[in-house]
Amino acid sequence: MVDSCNFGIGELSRRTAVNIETIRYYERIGLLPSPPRTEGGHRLYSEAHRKRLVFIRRSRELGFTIDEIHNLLGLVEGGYTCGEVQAVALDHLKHIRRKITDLRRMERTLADTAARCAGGTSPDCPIVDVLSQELRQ
Amino acid sequence: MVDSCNFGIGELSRRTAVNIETIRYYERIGLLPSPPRTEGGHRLYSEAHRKRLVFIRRSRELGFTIDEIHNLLGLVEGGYTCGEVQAVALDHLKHIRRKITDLRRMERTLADTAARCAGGTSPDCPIVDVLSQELRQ
DNA sequence: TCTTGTATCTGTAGCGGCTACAGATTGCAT
DNA sequence: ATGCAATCTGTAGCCGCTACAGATACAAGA
Repeated sequence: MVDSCNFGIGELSRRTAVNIETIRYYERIGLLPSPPRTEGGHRLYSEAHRKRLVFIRRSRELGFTIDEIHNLLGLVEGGYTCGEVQAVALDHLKHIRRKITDLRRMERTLADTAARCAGGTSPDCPIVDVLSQELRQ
Repeated sequence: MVDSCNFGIGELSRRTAVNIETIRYYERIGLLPSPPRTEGGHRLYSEAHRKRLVFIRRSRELGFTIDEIHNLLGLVEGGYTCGEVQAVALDHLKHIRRKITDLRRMERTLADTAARCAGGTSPDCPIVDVLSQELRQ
């Protein structure tokens, strides 16, 4: 990762679609390694950095937390097995599915209730009723 | 809301299943009105406070943001029409549906990819491949 | 070489929606 | 009077960024 560091943070940002501030943030929290610098102190990145950042971005797009990405990168760096990676992914999948379940419950309640609204200028509203309800006392 | 303020914050917390710290937080941000106090400075709540807090908790359970709840409470306090409330709810519904769509896309990608994993001790992993990919260049 | 304009630097604070302390005070029962 | 629980205020932390301010560095043109 030392050789052929030949572009700056702006270029890296453009080529990965990751915000400059976010790149520096990832470095600060140890997700992206500190790159070499110019004499003046500007960061210089290589292809390897770019690839790692793309990995991070893709993982974020798939909803992995920073901690999970840390794990994944650790595995990828240090000779992983498919089983190990799969375990992280399946665990994350559980989280996602729980969130979907929660959101779908919200959606159903809201959609059903809003459908019962007369709308317009009526001074009564089923939605207000639902929000005022305490469900399980 | 001044009369018959006859229970403390612990009691309110128990009766609404809202954390004590959260109750004070809601007061601080102006979601729950500042209640009267004892001589020593302890908060004293009434039925009206409890109802309002239940409304807030229900709204949070349905995913409304604090800002949206502010709006809803404003409407409810000041003579709402069904149409106004419905508008807030339908807008929120859109947000929820967008989140569900996003999560489902994550779920599908992850589930599909994990299904292609050989698992075990194989040193190759389709998940790593997917995470390394830049989708739309 | 000098200047201009952009890029980058560090450090800090803010977002939302809480949660978790520390350290002081109050309330109530014995 | 005493002991202990409840409550008080104020501040800092969580996540994953984002947005400044104010100081430098760099690259291109005159």
